[in-house]
Amino acid sequence: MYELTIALDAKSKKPLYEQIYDHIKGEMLKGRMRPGERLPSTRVLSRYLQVSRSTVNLAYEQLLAEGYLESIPCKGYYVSNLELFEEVQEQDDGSLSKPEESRESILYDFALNGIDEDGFPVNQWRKISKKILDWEESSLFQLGDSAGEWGVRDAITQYIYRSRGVLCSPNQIIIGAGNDYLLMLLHVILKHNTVVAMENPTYKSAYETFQCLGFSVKGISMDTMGMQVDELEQSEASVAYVMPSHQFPMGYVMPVKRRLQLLNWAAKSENRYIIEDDYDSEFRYKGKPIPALQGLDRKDKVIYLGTFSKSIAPAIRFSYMVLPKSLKEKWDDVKKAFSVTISKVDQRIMQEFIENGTYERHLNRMRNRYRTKRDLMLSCMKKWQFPYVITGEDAGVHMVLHLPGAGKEQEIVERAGKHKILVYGLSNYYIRKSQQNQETVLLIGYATLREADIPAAMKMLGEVIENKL
Amino acid sequence: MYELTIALDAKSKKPLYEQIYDHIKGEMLKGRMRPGERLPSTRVLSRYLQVSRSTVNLAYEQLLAEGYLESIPCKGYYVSNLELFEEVQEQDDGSLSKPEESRESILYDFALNGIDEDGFPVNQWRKISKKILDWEESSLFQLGDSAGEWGVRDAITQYIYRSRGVLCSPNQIIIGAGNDYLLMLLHVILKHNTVVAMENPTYKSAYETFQCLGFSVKGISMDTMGMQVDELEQSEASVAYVMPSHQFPMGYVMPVKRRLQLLNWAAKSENRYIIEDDYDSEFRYKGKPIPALQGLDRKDKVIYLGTFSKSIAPAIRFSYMVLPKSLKEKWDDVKKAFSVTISKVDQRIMQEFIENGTYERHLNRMRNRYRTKRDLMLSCMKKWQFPYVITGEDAGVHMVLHLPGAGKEQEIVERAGKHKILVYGLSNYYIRKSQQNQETVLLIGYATLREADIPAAMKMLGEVIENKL
DNA sequence: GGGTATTTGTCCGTATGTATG
DNA sequence: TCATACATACGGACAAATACC
Repeated sequence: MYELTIALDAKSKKPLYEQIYDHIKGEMLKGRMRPGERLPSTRVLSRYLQVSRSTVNLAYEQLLAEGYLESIPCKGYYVSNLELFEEVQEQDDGSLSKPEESRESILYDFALNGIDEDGFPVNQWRKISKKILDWEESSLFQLGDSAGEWGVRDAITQYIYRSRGVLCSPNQIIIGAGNDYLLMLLHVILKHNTVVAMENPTYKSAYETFQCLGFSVKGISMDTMGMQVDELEQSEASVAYVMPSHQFPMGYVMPVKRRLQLLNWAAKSENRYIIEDDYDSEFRYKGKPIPALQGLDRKDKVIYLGTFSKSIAPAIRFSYMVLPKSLKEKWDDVKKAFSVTISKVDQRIMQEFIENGTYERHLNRMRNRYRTKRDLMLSCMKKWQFPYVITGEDAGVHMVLHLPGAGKEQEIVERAGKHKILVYGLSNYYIRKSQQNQETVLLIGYATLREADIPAAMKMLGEVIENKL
Repeated sequence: MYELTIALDAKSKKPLYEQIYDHIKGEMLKGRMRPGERLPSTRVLSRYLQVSRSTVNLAYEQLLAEGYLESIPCKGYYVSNLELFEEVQEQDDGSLSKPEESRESILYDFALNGIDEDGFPVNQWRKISKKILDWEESSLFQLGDSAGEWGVRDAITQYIYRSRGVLCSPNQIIIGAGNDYLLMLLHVILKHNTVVAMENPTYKSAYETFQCLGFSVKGISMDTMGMQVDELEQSEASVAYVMPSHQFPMGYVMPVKRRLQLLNWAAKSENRYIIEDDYDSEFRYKGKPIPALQGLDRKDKVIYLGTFSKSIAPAIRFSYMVLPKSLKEKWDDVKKAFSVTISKVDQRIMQEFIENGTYERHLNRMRNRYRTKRDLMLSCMKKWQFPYVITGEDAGVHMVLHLPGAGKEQEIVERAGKHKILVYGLSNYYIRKSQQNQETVLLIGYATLREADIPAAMKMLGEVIENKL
């Protein structure tokens, strides 16, 4: 049932039916039409090309006579199965063929940003999805608010208030397909040439996004409480991007004292803002919950970022941003130029997911799952005979492994690679190499590792570190 | 089953159970917990807050005693149904309540960018959607390629080759949630400070997107063949944004001659590019199809933009962009900073939709639907007794109505508004008012109008124009 | 799962322009 | 000049297969 765009020239000496005939034959010889493929019906093609049906008929008849096509009455015309086509397959630079999966056989991957493979709540998702598609009327299919539908924004508002102490109105919420997209919007809202301060080391992907967008980025040193506000004060940065709930990659939780210092910093100038990426706040295994920075803010200074991609599935593109009221006004100025990046169906599914409690139940399940893995990992390490220090193990889905006296980071990572183990060094996450760590520090994630594999994986990792394998 | 984020202070003089009690009571009085809602179980909450279960128990018991809570053994604690809560609903600035639907009773809307209400192929979409969710394994739920999954990109490649003569490899395709998002990416790829030339009048929403992104935009005059290349040559623009298949709002189809002139212009400098927005190319009722500009391009100069949002449903956010090979390389440099904005499920649905021919069948149905409305509209106008000229009626979902001798555009639009008819004047679509049209020109869309309403709507429109109502 | 509307290849009659005798 | 034949292009009618509800 394909349409074929054929540039027909009525004035040409070549008759119309022959132009059609030539074009189709050419396509077949170039391998662009595969054996068995159905051609458009004479009616459809004739209407499309604005010619008579018999003109198309004539072309088809001829191809039929020559054996290029086969006709099945009342069904359609099909491309014949001639071997000839196989040989002429387009091969110019191989760019048309699917790239090979470069899935070399990795044994264990201590990935930092994956999620538990079986973690996706397939059945619930499917159920809600079907319900939405069955019940919802056609209003689903008209473009809605640029910030997202009111319903899902309301659901998110209530959810983040309950679970994170974020206080806002649904009007301050903008949803979008991924944090990077929301940062793009932020770039537009904050206008250009903004200097952003980031913790160093930091989430490299956000750093790259800022860079590509044309922000200028300053790395600020950290202590165990998080970004050092003194250094921040010294820099010309007007926006500070922080992860108070679980800093990536260090795993520090920012204590209330530092949070208040940060808020004070922001309050000192009108155009200062804090971007709070509430990274991995869903997964916390020890210590009392600290409400989000946003909830402490009295001066309308915090831009809050959250996502469902990490807690549900990365392939579900769904993030949200809470704007302070002052920026909300700027958003209203530009919102007409952008439209929401999440389909209405997905918005409705997510709304339902949150409202009927499935989401929180899912979070509880995942938290237990991750906690089990974390505990297992920690107990496995107790068997190690060499000195090590663990930090950042009380939240998120990875921990930080300090290795005083062990070899160089890069060497350990490479040794691990040789044994088909993927493990990640801290160095990669520094913004400027000069500020880099001198220690040997590995980041070991357990999100994607299977529970059953952890003992063996940790044993091997220990041996790799000791270089005893 | 909610999580309650409560900032507990162990050092406070107030006992822990009282802090919990106060917080919950406060929440209820603020109307944030609604009657009948279930509270977290004592076990869950105690684990979450890292306190003993009896502490939570104590707090709950007290609330129970005071009648705020009800307890159902073996089920949980529930918020009591006290009328008191209703009255204290958060009302600060009304910003928490859902905004009223400002759907004043419009009689007829000659909207330009809507789609036929019944046009969405609900059943097919649902069917495919269920199939995907039932069959697909968990790989659906891992983050994929930033440009989109190879499968859809391949399907799109084949589709646009067949139907539009666009020749490319799937590697040149980037999918994204809406044209505006793709323009954002383009802004990153093209680097900053690019001058963009647009047809004048043009698609205002794209204009605003360019502006917000920080492009500087030049409006270039048009004749009936489209953008005037002489004027383009004079401007410093390095990128030309055009809609050759059906210019919005004028409805012109750019003839081959002008297309070649444009390509020549682009070929003259290395950093010149043409953005071809293949607007409304799906809907063409007369005249032979002209392949896309991209297909004529031999110098790697055309960035091709297409979307499914217009042809399927605006709430489905799905657009695609074909990069010339030179820009593809720049994309490879920045792609790590951005992730795809369309969920994998939606990508798979769309792939299936295209591959099994449902999409093209859907297009045929829509085209017939729109054609019927168009013909009806044209025949209705024959009854008009005043002079008028129609242009741009052979494609898209609107036509251009020139009204020599009629009153001022603005007045007609306002008169129509008084009779609850929405009709749109051409003037709104000019970039600079100075270059504006002197004529009285209305744009009348038929996408959202119901067929049965068209005769009455056209009769009224005629009377409004003549000011005889 | 069964009934109906639509789509399909096929067949056929017609119109127009051109070349031939 | 006229008659004939042929190539090209157009569109209606029919029965079977298919899609849709």
